[in-house]
Order: sequence, then C-alpha cells, then structure tokens
Amino acid sequence: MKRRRSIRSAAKSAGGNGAAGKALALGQLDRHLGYFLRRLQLWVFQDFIATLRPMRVRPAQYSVLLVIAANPGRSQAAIGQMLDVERARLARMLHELERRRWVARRSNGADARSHSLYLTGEGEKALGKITRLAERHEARFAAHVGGRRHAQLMALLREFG
Amino acid sequence: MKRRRSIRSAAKSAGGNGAAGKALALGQLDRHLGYFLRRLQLWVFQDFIATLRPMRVRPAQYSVLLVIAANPGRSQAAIGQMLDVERARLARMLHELERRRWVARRSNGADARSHSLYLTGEGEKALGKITRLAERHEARFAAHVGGRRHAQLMALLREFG
DNA sequence: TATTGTTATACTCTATAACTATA
DNA sequence: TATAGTTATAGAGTATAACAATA
Repeated sequence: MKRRRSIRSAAKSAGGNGAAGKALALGQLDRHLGYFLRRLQLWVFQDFIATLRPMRVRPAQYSVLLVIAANPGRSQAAIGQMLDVERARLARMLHELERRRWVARRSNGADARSHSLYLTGEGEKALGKITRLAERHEARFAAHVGGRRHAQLMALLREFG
Repeated sequence: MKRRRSIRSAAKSAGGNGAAGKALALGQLDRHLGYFLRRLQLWVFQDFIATLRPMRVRPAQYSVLLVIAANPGRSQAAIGQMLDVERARLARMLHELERRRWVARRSNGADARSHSLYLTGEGEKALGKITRLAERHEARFAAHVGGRRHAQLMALLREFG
C-alpha cells in the first residue's frame, strides 16, 4: 500500500519554512474521535484496495459480493438498504459485476419490478480468491494496530454496529 | 443529520421479494473490522456535515482551519503532510478559504517558493462559531455510541494514532 | 535535481432528481 | 400513490501528471 508516515514522523520532517523542524500541533483535532477514526479508516481502505488490486475489487464491491453470497435471491433494494448504498449507485455497481459475470439478476416472479440477485459459478470462484486476499488484508490490519487493539476495537464496534 | 436505520431495523423492513421479512446476514463482513469502522466513520461525517451546515464547513476544511490555528505561519506542504491532504487538493481548499477571508497566505522571506498560512481575524471569529458547533457534534457522537464506548475508542485510537 | 505551489484530468463515492414499469 | 430499478448530473475526495518558479 501507499506508504504513510506517522503523524509524529511526518511532523518532524515537515520543514521548509521559517519554523522548520518544529512538530506541528494537532490543536483541537486531538479532541475529536472522528479525526482518529477517519485516519484509521483511510489506512484500512488504502491497504484493502492495494491488497485486492490483483482482483480489481473495491471495498464497496466486496461488501456487495459478500452480502449477495450470504443472502442469495434478495432484491437490490434489500442489499442496498443493508449496506446503505444508494440504489442509483448499486444499480451501476451491479452492471459492472454483471459485466464481469460474477453476479446474475433474475426476475422475481412475485414482483415484476424487482430483481433477485445471485452469484454465478464464476462469481463464487472469484469470491474465493477475493476472500483469501481480504484475509491477508485483515491480518495486516491487525498487525498495523496491534492484535490486542484490533480485537478490542472489533468487540467495541461489532457490539455497537 | 440524515436518518439512518440500524442494520437490524433496516433488515427487518427490507422486504419486497420472495424472502421478505427475513433479516439479511452480514456473512463474512462480520469478520472485517474495516466494515464496522467504515459504518461509524460515515455516521460521524454525516453528523458533522449536518451539524456544521450553518457555517458551510466540511470535515477536511475544519481540520485545515484547526491545524493552521494551532500552527500559524507554516507552509502548505507542512499542513498537507500533517493531515495527509494532497498538495493539489490543499491548494484548491485554500483558495476557497482565502475567498471567504478566513485564511491569509503571506510569502515566506526565507523561501520564496512557500507560503506562510495564517487565520485572519474573520477566520478566528468564524472558527469560534465552528468550534461551538463541532463540540455539539462531538457530544452527539458520544451520545450515539455511548459515553463509555466513546471514551474507550478515543483512548484506543489516540494512543495508536 | 528536488521542492513549492498551481492547474488539469480521471475515477470513486455521495446526493439528487427525473423517468419507466410495475404494484 | 408508492416502490424497484435506471439514467443523469453535480459535488467531494483521491490520485496523477505536468508545469513555473525557486532552491
């Protein structure tokens, strides 16, 4: 993934003007949990994208594939609400996943408006490879924050989520 | 902020096809800390943006204003590296902040290439209002996840960050 | 040669609105 | 009237590349 220096090391080498060498202060940012959350979340997405690059899968696509796999036959509306993906965005994502022959849409007998979503055989196979890469990412994530902190965060956020 | 239903309630009402009413499974997503992190981070940004709407300030702008306030006179390069904002993006953000008379750029005597960044008087005044709204957001955040969890997350992530 | 700041392009994600076909 | 899906547009954020001025 793209190399990211820690706040401290970045600040240390951030010279180039009159105040060169003095570490930058976070200021009030230090009181905002959202700031730290955002930084970690960016790290995660960057590592995920880099790790999954061989399969050309983005985080949002990955989550859609997993939820279809776990809930075959459900509608776009159901998947979208579950993951908080706008239906407009999901429609275009599914076109792309259909183009790659990973997802199939079948018409739903009970309601002609809705499509039932399934993984194709090819999609299942691809998801196997994708899952192995995703596990590698998760391991790297745990190593990055420390296994203990990773577990603590998981417990805190999963119980909440 | 924009109303977001919980995973559970969204799943409950996600009907409309043959499997209507059955809650959707997270599948392997349940094993990814990044998924829960992302969901919480989205909540935070949406609440932040909604709370700060009266001042028309986005999270990235807010972080830049705070870091300039805490480190007056530093260069764009220093601020950008500190916050991991691309210099190209920061240049355009600063144009906008300059247009609103919140930030001033002065040339740096020691290095004619770099600009020293400062808040204007108007900028300080605006930041005062912004900070009060941001505190309201942070309180809402703590209420959302629970005060105890908010503190635990802050401790975990700040120590790490 | 490398760095600071700028402009430009392209892609992703988010947020809307408008449209169709069904219900 | 409301819902499922589609198409289109606009605004952010991210990632590059190329450039001028300066170091």
